[in-house]
Amino acid sequence: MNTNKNYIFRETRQRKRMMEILSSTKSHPTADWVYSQLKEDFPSLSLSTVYRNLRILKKQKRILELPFGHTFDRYDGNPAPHPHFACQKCKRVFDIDISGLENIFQNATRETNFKLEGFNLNLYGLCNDCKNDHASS
Amino acid sequence: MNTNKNYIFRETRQRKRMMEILSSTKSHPTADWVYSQLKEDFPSLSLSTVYRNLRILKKQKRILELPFGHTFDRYDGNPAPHPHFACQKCKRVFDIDISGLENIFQNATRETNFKLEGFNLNLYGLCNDCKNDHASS
DNA sequence: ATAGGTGCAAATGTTTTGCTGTCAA
DNA sequence: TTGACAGCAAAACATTTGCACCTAT
Repeated sequence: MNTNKNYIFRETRQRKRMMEILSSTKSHPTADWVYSQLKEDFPSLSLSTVYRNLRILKKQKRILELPFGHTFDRYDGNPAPHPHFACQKCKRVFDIDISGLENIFQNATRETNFKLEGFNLNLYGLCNDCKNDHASS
Repeated sequence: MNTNKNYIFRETRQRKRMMEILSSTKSHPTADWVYSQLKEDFPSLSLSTVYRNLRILKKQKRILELPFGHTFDRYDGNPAPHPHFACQKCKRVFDIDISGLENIFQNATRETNFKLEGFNLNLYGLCNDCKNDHASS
């Protein structure tokens, strides 16, 4: 991918459909899942096309990449940084709302003198569905 | 690695030295860096031994794994969860202190009903040294 | 027409696994 | 003595790259 600022992105059929898929789900899909979805419309689709476009959409700030290092990156149709909760049992990832987070960050940056450009905050544990379910595992 | 709870860990020379290395640095090293350090004492050391022991030390809760998905996992000799700041320029990772974070998490778990077991919070931006340095890059 | 994009195959970089011999308890 | 562990090589896994052809603009 070109890193030139004046690079002109094209809206190919694949990329257009891909953005639709990403926007229409809250499931924080993996690259592989996006691939399998997109493959339905483009049978000859290549995985590298998916990765290439994920990077481009991220660069365009149309999507957000969530680094969950333990497994692999996941992507979010919503480009605004926000905290997530990952259930360790069912593996789902939820958007959560933590009020007052901005103030806390402001305090932190004031104390450290760092220039804060973003964050990623991932909580983990057991979700509502799983925390009372002692049946499996 | 055995997942049996009654698994008896041995304190091999390699693992002992590795824990010393991890405890005595604040640099949030990569697996590869640990390998290169440990290799000085064990010339025939294998990378898989490092990974195996990182996983074991993590399982023993003697170290903490920091998932920085964009690059690769990093490890910390301090097992208590705490926020980090990653400088996008010099690539260093700092421990930071954000007061009031616990309260915020308590609010979040009360609202969501999730069972919170941990978190990882990584801020990123420019550190003190880099934010005023427009010379390079 | 041109330059960005696609599909394919091969490469990359990190982490894991199978196996055989070894050493800590 | 015995079973957890070391070292080695190969595999696994997500992701990236080189290249020739294709297509959006």
